[in-house]
Amino acid sequence: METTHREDRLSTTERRRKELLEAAERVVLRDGPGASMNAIAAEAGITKPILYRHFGDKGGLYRALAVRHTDALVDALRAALDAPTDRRERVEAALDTYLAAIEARPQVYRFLMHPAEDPGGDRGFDVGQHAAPLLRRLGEELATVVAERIELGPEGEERARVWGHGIVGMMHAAGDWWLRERPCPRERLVRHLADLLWGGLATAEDRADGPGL
Amino acid sequence: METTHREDRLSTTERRRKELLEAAERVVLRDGPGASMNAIAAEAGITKPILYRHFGDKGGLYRALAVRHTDALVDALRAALDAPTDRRERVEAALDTYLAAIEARPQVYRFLMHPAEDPGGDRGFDVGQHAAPLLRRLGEELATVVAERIELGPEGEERARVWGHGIVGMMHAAGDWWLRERPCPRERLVRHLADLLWGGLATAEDRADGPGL
DNA sequence: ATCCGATTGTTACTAGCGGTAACAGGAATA
DNA sequence: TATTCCTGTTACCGCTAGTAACAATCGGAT
Repeated sequence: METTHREDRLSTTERRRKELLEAAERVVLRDGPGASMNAIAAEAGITKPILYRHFGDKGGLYRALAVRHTDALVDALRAALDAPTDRRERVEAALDTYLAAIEARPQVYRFLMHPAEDPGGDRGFDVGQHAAPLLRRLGEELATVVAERIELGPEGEERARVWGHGIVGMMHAAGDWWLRERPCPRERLVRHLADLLWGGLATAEDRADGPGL
Repeated sequence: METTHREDRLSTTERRRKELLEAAERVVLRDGPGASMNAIAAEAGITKPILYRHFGDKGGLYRALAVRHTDALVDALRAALDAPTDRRERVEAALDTYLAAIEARPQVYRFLMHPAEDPGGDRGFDVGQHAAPLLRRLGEELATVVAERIELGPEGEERARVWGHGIVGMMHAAGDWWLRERPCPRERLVRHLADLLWGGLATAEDRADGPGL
């Protein structure tokens, strides 16, 4: 039958696709971001054109690889933000979730965060929501959560989006720095960041011995 | 005399270096990040090997180009943070300074922020403080300012660095998003970010119509 | 005047990248 | 059996960063 035939074919190509993605992930894990298409093809035991038939271009492979982890991370973050505890605890849980993820797989995280933008710049980029790099997607997700749950008055939508992207950027930059320097355990980083979000900068005292003000 | 001879030589090579940097800046302005060494050499009216004699590799040219703008931006930020006003106003002034800078020259800013990391990864990177990408340098600078001026109790050093990198990341991510979408005038973005730092997330009310909590 | 050394510049090349065209074999369908 | 589709290959293109080797030029020392 045509239907059965088609389904079989689809399933096999999808299985192949999954195998290729797993090979790609292994290479990225080993070589970090900037892993070459040649290396990925070799790891999968095939040659380049097959990769291009499956994913179009390197960006396509990147996107396919990205959605997997991004989806998982976004789910985990949403779960943390849905817990039935007070807001501070939920924020700390979300921060910890993110930091634990990047701590567990720094290579993958670097690959996702610094996707080495295309030199041409005139690419199609037809893929919709998922094409956006992880940071922007996280920012938008957090913005919707904030907008859904918190009353922000007039300009609330706008404020929620600024805050969403701002908080994600804070999380990212602090996590990036922390991963490189490892100056303290994760829980303390989480507490410092939550303190910052809780207005620590506004309420702290001036230093007596410091300059001017 | 030897001395005069040497000084002359230094001054001429330094003048050349400056010319080359200006040509590079023109190309980056025109072509965005990922401008090729060939294009830069052509713009300067010379060929590649000269560029490499002056700057070692592309990273060296990037660094040389980066310190100029970074120094200027850091100076402007320090000036904003040194104003004799209250803390909130100084923070808003700093945010506005940064956002005005990236608004005025988005191409340069993109080049500085997303330096297209070297594929090899095993480079020397002997250059010290200035080699660090702009974001990390800004984070460290802000950390020292915070540590100097604000009393943060025990773990104060650590907390200052976390906050420095976190705030810079927030500024960067929000600015990046804002540059792309332009959802509001700059002053409103500044206010939203300052509100976030002033504990807006902690003090806002839950939404009545929102889910659970 | 002449030679020397350092500096500026060139051409021509390597190795590797992303990406593609053209072709070779195998399995199902008519 | 002949057709068609899919999988896989080799061999290439144009581009990049980076380098080796050679030519020209200019200032100073003999």
